[in-house]
Amino acid sequence: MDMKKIEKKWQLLWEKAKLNSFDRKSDAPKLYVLEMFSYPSGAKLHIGHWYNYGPTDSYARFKKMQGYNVFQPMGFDAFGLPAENYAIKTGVHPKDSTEKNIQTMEGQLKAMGAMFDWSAEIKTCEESYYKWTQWMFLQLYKKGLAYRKEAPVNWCPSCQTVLANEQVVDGRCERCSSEVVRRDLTQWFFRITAYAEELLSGLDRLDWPEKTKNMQRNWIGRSTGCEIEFETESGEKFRVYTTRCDTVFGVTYVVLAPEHPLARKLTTADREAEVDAYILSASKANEIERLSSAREKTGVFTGSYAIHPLTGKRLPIYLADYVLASYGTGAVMAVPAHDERDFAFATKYGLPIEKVIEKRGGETTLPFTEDGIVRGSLEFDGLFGEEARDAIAAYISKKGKGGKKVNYRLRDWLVSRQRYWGAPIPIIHCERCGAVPVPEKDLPVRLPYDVEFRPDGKSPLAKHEKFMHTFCPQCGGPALRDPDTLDTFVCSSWYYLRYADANNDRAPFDREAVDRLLPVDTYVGGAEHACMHLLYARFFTKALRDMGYLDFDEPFKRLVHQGVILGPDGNRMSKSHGNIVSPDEYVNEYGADAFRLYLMFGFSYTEGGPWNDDGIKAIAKFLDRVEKIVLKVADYRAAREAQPYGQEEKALDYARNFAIQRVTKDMEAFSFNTAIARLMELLNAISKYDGLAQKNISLLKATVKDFVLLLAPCAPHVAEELWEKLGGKGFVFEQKYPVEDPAALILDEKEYAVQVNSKIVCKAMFSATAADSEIEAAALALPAVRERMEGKTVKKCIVVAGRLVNLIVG
RNA sequence: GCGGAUAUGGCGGAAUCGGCAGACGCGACGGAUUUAGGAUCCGUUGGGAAACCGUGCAGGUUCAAGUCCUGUUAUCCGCACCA
Repeated sequence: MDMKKIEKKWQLLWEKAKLNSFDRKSDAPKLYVLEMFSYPSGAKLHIGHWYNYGPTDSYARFKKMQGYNVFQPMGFDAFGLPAENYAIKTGVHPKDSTEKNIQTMEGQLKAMGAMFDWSAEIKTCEESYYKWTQWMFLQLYKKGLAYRKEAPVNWCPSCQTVLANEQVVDGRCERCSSEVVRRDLTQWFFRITAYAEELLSGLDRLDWPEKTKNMQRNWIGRSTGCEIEFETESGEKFRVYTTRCDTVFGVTYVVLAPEHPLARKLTTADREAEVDAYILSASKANEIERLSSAREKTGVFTGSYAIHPLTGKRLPIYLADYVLASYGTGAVMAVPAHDERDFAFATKYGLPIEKVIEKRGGETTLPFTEDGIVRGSLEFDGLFGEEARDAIAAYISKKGKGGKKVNYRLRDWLVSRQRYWGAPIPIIHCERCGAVPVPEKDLPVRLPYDVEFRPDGKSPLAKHEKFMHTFCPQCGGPALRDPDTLDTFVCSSWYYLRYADANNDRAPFDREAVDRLLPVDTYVGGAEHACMHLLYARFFTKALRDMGYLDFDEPFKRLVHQGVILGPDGNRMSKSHGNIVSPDEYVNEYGADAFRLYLMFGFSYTEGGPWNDDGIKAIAKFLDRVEKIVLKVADYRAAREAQPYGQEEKALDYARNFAIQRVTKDMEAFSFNTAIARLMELLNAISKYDGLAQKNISLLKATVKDFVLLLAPCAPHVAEELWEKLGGKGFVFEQKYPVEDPAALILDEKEYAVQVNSKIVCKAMFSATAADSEIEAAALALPAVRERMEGKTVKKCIVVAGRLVNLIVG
């Protein structure tokens, strides 16, 4: 088969027949199958793209043949750092390199033969898209979900930009591995924390990998504890957050984060120099140092004291950077006897350690951090764990000193980026009116082309006079634009909605169009997005719902993560390993179908694994066999006379229906490797039957026809060609996916494993309709059983229908 | 440290509810065809001479365990001073 030729041929015919497009007029149930869109940082599709898109397209085609009206769009996540970094290195403008990459990738994606609905294509870097990304920002702003504040941010000195927490890996920049430092900047945030509770509880109802849901749960990090108010001797009030209020009588000092608003205020004159030095050094400490839990705790005494709200005891107030300003209240009560960190700190600085919890039925060695029996705590003595916490929290609350409180580790999402290649933030800063949103009618705020994007610590746009200078929409006075761009994750937080109405120029999408297609039924992409894209997209959906633009709570009903294809050496593919396998040469040599089929067959889809050349040769051989046998059977003259139907025919029909049943199940479950294995079995059965002298031509032809239909989603071009050769009407993808005939799957006899005392002694065929007692009797009559029965009686007999019979004798 | 996952032949990987471990394929071996090689086709292929032994390791439950329970090791992934 000339693969090149037939690929071109069918791709053209499919396009002409609009076979790949969602049918907006159809009454068939919709099915939105979505792959995470491509990031055009490299010039070409890599194996990862293929592995994501190829098998998933087979799933989509399978569903289409099952009668669903499938929508499978594709687009490009085109803004972002890599294009800009590439530009800085080579001088090629990000717009030019991105557009060129997209063009190449579009060609390659089309050559895959996937049924992407290109009429809904989107590119996030185009005005027609980012106009609405900016619109999203304005809606969030209106809703109070976008706000500005000065905050310590992760700053990459090499990329010269702020990074989201998620983009910091081991204290280093995810992209360039430079050490990340902290820096104070005024930045835009999205209030994702407002949805913390719903983002957490919503997970329970999602058909997502458990692992991913758990990662989101941990990331959101709900914790139930207690806030307690302390007052200083000078009358200042501050609160601490604790999950262990049962240890409150063991507090011997309190600690504020160095960034705490009261830090300097509480510092006494004699301590000022030391405290200032400490605050400065803490702000300089880079993430690596701060993150290391093995690092020795440091801190400084402020000179002030707080009053214990329950005992009135005098407690020294320290600053220490083991307390995080951004979590809880930025202050903690220290209980060295029952917290490892406090214990280490107290030991180092010679602070008192007071035991107030005892281990139940055992020796208490400090620090003792498990639940235990409360001691030395007034009327609460004797209470245990949760019971003690409830009682003490109630007491604190009654005294007006705080009470139970839920906290989340999730932080608000920092979306400002001091970079060029992104959607400009649609805000105008006016000296008189402050931050003023750009009126919607003025969108988009265009990203200028002629910009100096080489980094110098400032936003590239800040240096573009024409861009920056504008007028305040409120007072009309001269004003400046916000020089920052939006994190690219903002663009990808709503693209699945835009697909539904990609060419709308009056709104981001039509409510009706979205209602028709959303939510996404099956979403397929890499697991690396668990706590970023997948969380942000959920947040957007919920926020848009609350603004009345949508009517559903979750964007992605079912989520599947494909695994990672490693290099042949078992390492992740990378330039430095020199183990990159390019799809192109294989697609050239074996064809797009063989390449896709190998990806489906050679790996467990969600696991991935090392690439292996031999596997693809085996698949090419399989396709050759398929072609040969299909063409051979197609040439048989249809029989006029009655056809034989005996054991052999029954076996073939069984194989055929068994394959239909199993392939259907496996395709649904993304278990592509076993689906292909079942196809191979059916091919073997067909081939074996074809070798017989006497055969039932009608049955053989019908079986081959079903085979081609089953194969079609996995090898679309080959199947379409064979379908034509078989004389099939229309496209193979207009056919109904075969449905098994249950009658053909009922066998007269089944093979049983016969066990005596749980050891297999032989195998035997028993009637499928036989009662347990009949099987027991038949088993007892077997020579292999009788041999082992001499002088013994059956004590128990276990029959597992269709599988085994186990005789317990003694 | 916390959370999650994985561990099965020479290799990739299969095994519904606990029910014949190793489907399917690769590789290897043998045969047919061929001057030869390649390609193709047909067999055999977990180990062991056998009894038997075999799903990381040690126990346990069960008529029966890759699957359930307890402990343990290794690898991978995520989080990491979150009070």
